[in-house]
Amino acid sequence: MNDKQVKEITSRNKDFAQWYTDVVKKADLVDYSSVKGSMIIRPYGYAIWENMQNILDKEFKKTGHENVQMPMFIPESLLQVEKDHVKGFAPEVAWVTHGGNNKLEERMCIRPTSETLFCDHFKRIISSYRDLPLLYNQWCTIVRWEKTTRPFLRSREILWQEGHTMHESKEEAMKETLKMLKIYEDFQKNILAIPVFTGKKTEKEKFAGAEATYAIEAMMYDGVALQNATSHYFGQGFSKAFDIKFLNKDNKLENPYQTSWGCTTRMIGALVMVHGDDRGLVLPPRIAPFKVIIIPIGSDKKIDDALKEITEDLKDSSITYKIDNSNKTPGFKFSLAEVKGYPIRIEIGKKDLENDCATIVRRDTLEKVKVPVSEVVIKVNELLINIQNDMYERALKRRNSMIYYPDTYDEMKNIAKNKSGFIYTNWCGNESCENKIKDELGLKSRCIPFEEAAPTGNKKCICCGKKAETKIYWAKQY
RNA sequence: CGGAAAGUAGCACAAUUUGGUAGUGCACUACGUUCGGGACGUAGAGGUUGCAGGUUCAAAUCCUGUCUUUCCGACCA
Repeated sequence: MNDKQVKEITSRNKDFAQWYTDVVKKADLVDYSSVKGSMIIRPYGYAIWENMQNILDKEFKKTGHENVQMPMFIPESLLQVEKDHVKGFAPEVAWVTHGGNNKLEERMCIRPTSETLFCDHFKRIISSYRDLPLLYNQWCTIVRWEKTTRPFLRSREILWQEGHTMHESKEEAMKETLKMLKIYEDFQKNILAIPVFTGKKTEKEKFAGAEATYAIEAMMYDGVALQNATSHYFGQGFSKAFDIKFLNKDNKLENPYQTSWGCTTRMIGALVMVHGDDRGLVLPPRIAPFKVIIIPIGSDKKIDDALKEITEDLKDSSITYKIDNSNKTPGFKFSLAEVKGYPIRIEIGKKDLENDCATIVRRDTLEKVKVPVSEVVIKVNELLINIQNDMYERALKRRNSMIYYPDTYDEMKNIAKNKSGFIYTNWCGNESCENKIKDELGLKSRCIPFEEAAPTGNKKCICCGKKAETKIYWAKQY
């Protein structure tokens, strides 16, 4: 391997944080702005987000949701209606205090999330069980005044999607909460090729104002956890606080049951950190803005003809592609294609064309094959499927190899100190143990998985030794 | 928000120690030759040294403040 190829990207194993920063910049996903924590998502990065949007939005619509657009300002009094909610978010909201030169009567925050706005609206439009369920979603930006910021992983201005729904029964709302979580889970696995754990958050980690929070937990290449999506069950907490009522089938006034769920451009960060390598980004075919990059080597009629034939075939198969026609040398173009993570590269040059062939290279393994020009698209279609599957399998294997199952606290301590990854243990369910593990080991609870959550082995809490209630994942997090 | 480091052309850096009016490589533009793993020639363009004050005859250089970035902690999607 030639060292020149990676001269601008720090090695992943040498300095993972720096590697991440290098990749998001060099792959043209993002640029910094002059405001801390407000990043510029460049066309290539935004195209990934657009694909995410398109795929998820279809799923949301399929399950009956409608898109709306709410205001971005929340009057202070509105934010304060639900006590736990304001307590959770007040420390990190941005305030607008002036309109032009005049001080506002009441300051307003820029939405850190829109529960309060939706509730304020729902109160006015819900009066009967016939108005339910109300299934809304919005794509928007929110602001949370984070202290430390990193592109995609933690910014102050966050591009996301937030679903807000109202239901006439607890069962229906809970079903909705889990249904949306499942959509996120499937999306991560099938589209992003990211293996995830889904489960319930602890009381300590749940959303401010929620009765229960469920999350999608992914492991990055370095073993650190990233929460990739959440779905909350609110019960009647907000609807009571906001006095939202509907007349049920028995002609009785009742507060509706509520959910909210969301995911952000952080998922782009996850893509980078799960699949990327020392050469740059590696995108799973199903989310890549361009599935194929074509690199003509030299130019003559034969090359042009082959190029034309291949691009026509790609179009017929609806495979997105890009042609690198710049006057760079082939080596330069190969490296650039690798930094940008196009799943497949097609090289068209005279050497291969003597045998009527083109060279196809997969980004994930860098394997090269020569195939006849007329069969290029058949091969591409086959490879796209293989790449998608292989990327998931590789990520799954790596993740599973970084999960530890200690029986004693000392063992856990040792793992936390020397290894990175997830730690799966019995837990008593008490916040005191959760706090102790956080303080002493630097690990936070990730989630209580839906499956296999019953305590195993001695059935005692890893931390206090008392009777365990459940199994739980612990990890360092981004 | 604490601790450390950095900001000079799009990028990487030099000139800062010892104040004297900004340079190199890559990238960029035009033309030509090239093209299978980061090409070459010729010509050219690009800077009030992050910003704001201060010291000085003179500031990229010294001082103060501020903003931004990176890394490490604490806090959080």
